[in-house]
Amino acid sequence: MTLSARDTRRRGILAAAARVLAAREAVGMAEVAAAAGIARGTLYRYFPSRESLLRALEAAANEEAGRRLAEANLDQVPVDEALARATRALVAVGEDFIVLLRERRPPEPGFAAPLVALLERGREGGQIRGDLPLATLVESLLVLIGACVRTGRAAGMGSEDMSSIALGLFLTGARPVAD
Amino acid sequence: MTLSARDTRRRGILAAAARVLAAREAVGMAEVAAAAGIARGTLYRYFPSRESLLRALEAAANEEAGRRLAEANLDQVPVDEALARATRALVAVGEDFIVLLRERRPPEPGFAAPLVALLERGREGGQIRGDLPLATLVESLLVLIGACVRTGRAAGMGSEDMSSIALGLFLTGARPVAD
Amino acid sequence: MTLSARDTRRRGILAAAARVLAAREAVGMAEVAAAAGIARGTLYRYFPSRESLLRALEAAANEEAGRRLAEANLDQVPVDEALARATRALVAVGEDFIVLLRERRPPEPGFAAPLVALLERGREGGQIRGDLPLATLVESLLVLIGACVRTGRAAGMGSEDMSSIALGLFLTGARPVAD
Amino acid sequence: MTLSARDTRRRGILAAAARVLAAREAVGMAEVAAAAGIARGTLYRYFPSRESLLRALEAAANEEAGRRLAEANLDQVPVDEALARATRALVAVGEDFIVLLRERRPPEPGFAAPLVALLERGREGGQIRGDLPLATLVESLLVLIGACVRTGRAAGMGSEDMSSIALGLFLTGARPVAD
DNA sequence: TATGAATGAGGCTTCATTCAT
DNA sequence: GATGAATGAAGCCTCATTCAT
Repeated sequence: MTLSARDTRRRGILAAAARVLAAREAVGMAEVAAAAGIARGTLYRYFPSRESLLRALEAAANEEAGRRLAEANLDQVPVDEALARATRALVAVGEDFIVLLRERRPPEPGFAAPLVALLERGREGGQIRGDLPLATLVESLLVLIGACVRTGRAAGMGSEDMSSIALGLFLTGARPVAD
Repeated sequence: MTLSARDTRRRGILAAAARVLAAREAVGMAEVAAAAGIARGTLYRYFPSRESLLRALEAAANEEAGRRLAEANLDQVPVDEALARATRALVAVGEDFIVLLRERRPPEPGFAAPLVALLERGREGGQIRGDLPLATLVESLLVLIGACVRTGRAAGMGSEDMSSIALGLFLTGARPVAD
Repeated sequence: MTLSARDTRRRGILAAAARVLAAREAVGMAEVAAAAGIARGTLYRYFPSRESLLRALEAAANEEAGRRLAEANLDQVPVDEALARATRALVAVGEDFIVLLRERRPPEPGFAAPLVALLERGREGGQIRGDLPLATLVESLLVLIGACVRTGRAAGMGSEDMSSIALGLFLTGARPVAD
Repeated sequence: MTLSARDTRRRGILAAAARVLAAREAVGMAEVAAAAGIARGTLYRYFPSRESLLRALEAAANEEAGRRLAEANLDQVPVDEALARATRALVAVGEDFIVLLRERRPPEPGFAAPLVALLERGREGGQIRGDLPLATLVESLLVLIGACVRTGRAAGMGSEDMSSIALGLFLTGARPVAD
């Protein structure tokens, strides 16, 4: 169950890739390699193509989010609590999530399906507006999380704050909370 | 006051460019030219570089939004009405806006400043939550509009609906409206 | 025997072309047209290709030099006098000659043959060194004329001076003249 | 003090580039790469732009000529001997010199300044005609060397012969040597 | 006929990928 | 296994040439 040195390095590369790709798009393999502190050729020993690097990034994000969502038993807790857990899970994925949001392309990344199911349940249960297309709701939650992570990170905010703000904006919007 | 044939074509090219660039990023000049029904060389007669094409797209979006926002006298109507007008203005910009949202780079496109001012006024007047960073609010409104335009367009929705949904999500979130 | 308006304009274009091509190489058809004060399309009405423009320039230079050389009866005067006449002829061609010198490519332009014959006659008659390759002699005379035209023109020198300097350098070199 | 493999190859590329550029102008990077026996992309590893290749060629020629001229102590030997040394230095630069002569552009390549100084000294000392513009003298020497290298090379001549012929033509011209 | 727009082949350059050390 | 060089496909751009007005 311990990680090999290779796996450790692989994770380091993915983290470096997420870091540079989150900041700017159009980042070449050379820059990814430089950010990871290795040579270009070595990068290809770990990820035989750019495509495979992006897929690994997606897989890592999915795995991370999936693990957290699975641990969270989304479908066994009330919708509001499940939404909070899902949001925290996606925020926790951090930079990988920012990259995924930009590089998204069909087929939809794995985190979409549980969200669709969850929001549908919310609509049926009356916790979520039923007059909006489901796709719009999902998309809105995702981009709000992205917006909060990006601006929150720039403001030195912590994960808990980002999650809470994102969920609050999604559920009740920017109106002041009636107390 | 009539448009020259050149201007007409120029607009057609910009529209075609917005269309393909909104759908996918990493679109080459060849594909833009093909989408506009012209040869690659011709595209360069109108926009001497890729950079200039993107800047023209930004300028067109800014002009369109700016014109509408100016007509709307944002700072002379109540915050809620002003937000509605601003949202409609950005939705009306349509595909150009989607492209801008993705290609955004410093300095911020021109539509940012009026929004910042408007939201700040909203915070001071108590119509907008004061406990969130202003940047997060602006970013949230922008990405929500983007999300509604993208998904709404795919669902065959009209501009008025998109605007109203985006504004509703931004202001009061995805909770069902208490009647 | 009068020139048509078309021929007049044709000559103007050639003169403009020689002017810009003498100053810099790598001049495009657009710049030639601009220098001639006409549109690009019009330039192609007179010279259907860049190649044909260059050939016309060569032909004009050849014609000009050839006419003068023919009038001069090179092979019926002493070698020294013939060399002087030939030099004056090439200098008189002026900017066209500079262009030809640069754009030269096989087959040799028409002014080469008479010069070869003349210098050969000079070698046989003892007026020209017999210990140098003929090609070197021809080339030297040509490039000396070019050098004198270029630098002389920059110094505001007249044709007679350029010719005399070029011929002097070719025949007796840069040593001070023993008086 | 030994050269790295990279430097060796770099020199090979420069030599190949000088070879093809000396023969014809308007040679593309593809042809340069082919002449050097490498792929186009590889050429760009060594010279990141066409401009940098030409500058490297100029630098190589300047370095070669400069080293030889410096070793020759031009200003510490009589003018005639100095001219002979300078001529041999430029001839030794060979094809690079031919290319420089054609691609010359401001600022003047480094070999111009020492020649100007040398010829000026010659004029003051009475070994060089004082009635010609200095620029004409410099230009004449340069183009004569170019002419002798081009035609001499085609005739299978050696460097010593080319140098001696060029210098003889420059100093005493094409008249037979009075013995 | 003169013009300016349209075209597309070709040049320069970058970058993902492969190879030899 | 790690490295840096080599490769070539593809992108951006220019320019000679053709076309429509």
